[in-house]
Amino acid sequence: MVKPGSKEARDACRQALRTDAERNRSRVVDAAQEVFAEQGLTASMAEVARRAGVGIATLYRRFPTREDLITDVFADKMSAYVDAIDEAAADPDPWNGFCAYVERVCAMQAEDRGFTHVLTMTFPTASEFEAKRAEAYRGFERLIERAKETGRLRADFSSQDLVLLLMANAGVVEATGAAAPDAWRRLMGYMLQAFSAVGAAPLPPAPTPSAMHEAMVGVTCGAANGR
Amino acid sequence: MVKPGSKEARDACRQALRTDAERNRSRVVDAAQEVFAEQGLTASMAEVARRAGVGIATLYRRFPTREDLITDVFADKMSAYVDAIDEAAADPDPWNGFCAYVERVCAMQAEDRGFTHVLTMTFPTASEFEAKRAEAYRGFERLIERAKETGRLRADFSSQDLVLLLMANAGVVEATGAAAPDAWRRLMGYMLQAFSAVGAAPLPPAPTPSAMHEAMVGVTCGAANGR
DNA sequence: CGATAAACGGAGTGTGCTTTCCACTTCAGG
DNA sequence: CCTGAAGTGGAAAGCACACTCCGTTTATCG
Repeated sequence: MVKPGSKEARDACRQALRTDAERNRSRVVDAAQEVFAEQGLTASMAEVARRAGVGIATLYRRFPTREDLITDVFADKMSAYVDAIDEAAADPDPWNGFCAYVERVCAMQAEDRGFTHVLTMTFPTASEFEAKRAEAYRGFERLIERAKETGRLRADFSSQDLVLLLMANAGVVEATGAAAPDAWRRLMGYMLQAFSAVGAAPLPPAPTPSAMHEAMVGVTCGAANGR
Repeated sequence: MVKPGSKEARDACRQALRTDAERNRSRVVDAAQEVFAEQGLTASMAEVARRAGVGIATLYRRFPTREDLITDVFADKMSAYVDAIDEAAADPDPWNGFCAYVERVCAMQAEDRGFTHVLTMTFPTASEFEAKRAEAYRGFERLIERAKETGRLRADFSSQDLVLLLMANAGVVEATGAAAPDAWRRLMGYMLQAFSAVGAAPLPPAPTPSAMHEAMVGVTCGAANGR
């Protein structure tokens, strides 16, 4: 059975496209990839079409909404986001693995202005896409568990804290841009030390999962930046 | 002598306004204050005029550029930002004072979506405004100095790290909004613990002051969000 | 009160974006 | 190679915004 929204369904769907249409489609995705990385998710659709060398209608025929385009463009990066969990879990030292994962994810944000915001938003209608996020989330909770068992990760660390860090890092990456391209490392360095059990003191409570989820839903797709 | 851009010069200038003009002017500033707090610095000028109950032309006559309006609206908050230094310096415990200052500033960001971004930008043409930023900056360096002397603040803390925190906090405040209005406290809690000398380990280098300045200049006024 | 400069508001212009529509073009199967 | 369904691109409609122009109103001062 081929469930709707699955990889196979998408491929089958693509196979039905004429070869020229398929070529244009991938040109659009490539162009959008570039444009989103440079300008963020609010880049104009016209700019994407222009860069892809196709008419604006071609873009809209394939991707009726901006969300459709975004979820297609970032499908691969979301997979990498999931895979990074396995790499981290393979590290014999759970604390090392945890740190490596956090660094990897922050680095992905720093590399791509669009992905930066994708990680702090949700796309409720893109089930395949959100499934990846959920999988990464579950994997991250396993990393947390392991790292806490060794006593290196503070006991009051919450999985919500990763989301918080992603949002904070988004702010740094956004504001520093090309002027200070490594500034995010400093933030991350501080945060990882704070996550360590060494010298841990009480903290303000973590936001609840549902509050953070609501926050991520609240960031609308058209205006990833703010507004 | 009355130097241009000084408080007296501004007042003298205002005195020259007709009373009805002066009233409209302050209505505009009040409305902009509200609108910027709610919607951020990219709110439309028309919306400000509408809320102020004045015509769009009246707004533009008084504030030819968005920057003029922003610097006027946030002049008071910038003064508060400067004054918070003195309060912090009055604390007999330098580390307490340092922490209180950081909390105060982060709280100001959380309260006002516009001010959030004002703190991570610069307005090169508004000398009076930038003078306040510079004064706060110098004061903060004194706080750092004192707190380092007691050994409670880590020796490798850089004044650039405050800017970094402001940018990170901007990201959190922006993303969480009303859904998790206290999330920023958790971030700040982590950061303050990381700033403590207790358990301090080496960090990635801090961004240079000039890089951070360039980053702050780079955030253009029209689009505080990104872009 | 009356003259006059200051101030006013809204209509108008220009831009850039999203999204739809449709006349023309191109691929693919027979 | 011919046909028609699939695909195309650009024009056009609709919208939101920044910013300007100008005929009308209003405060102020003699």
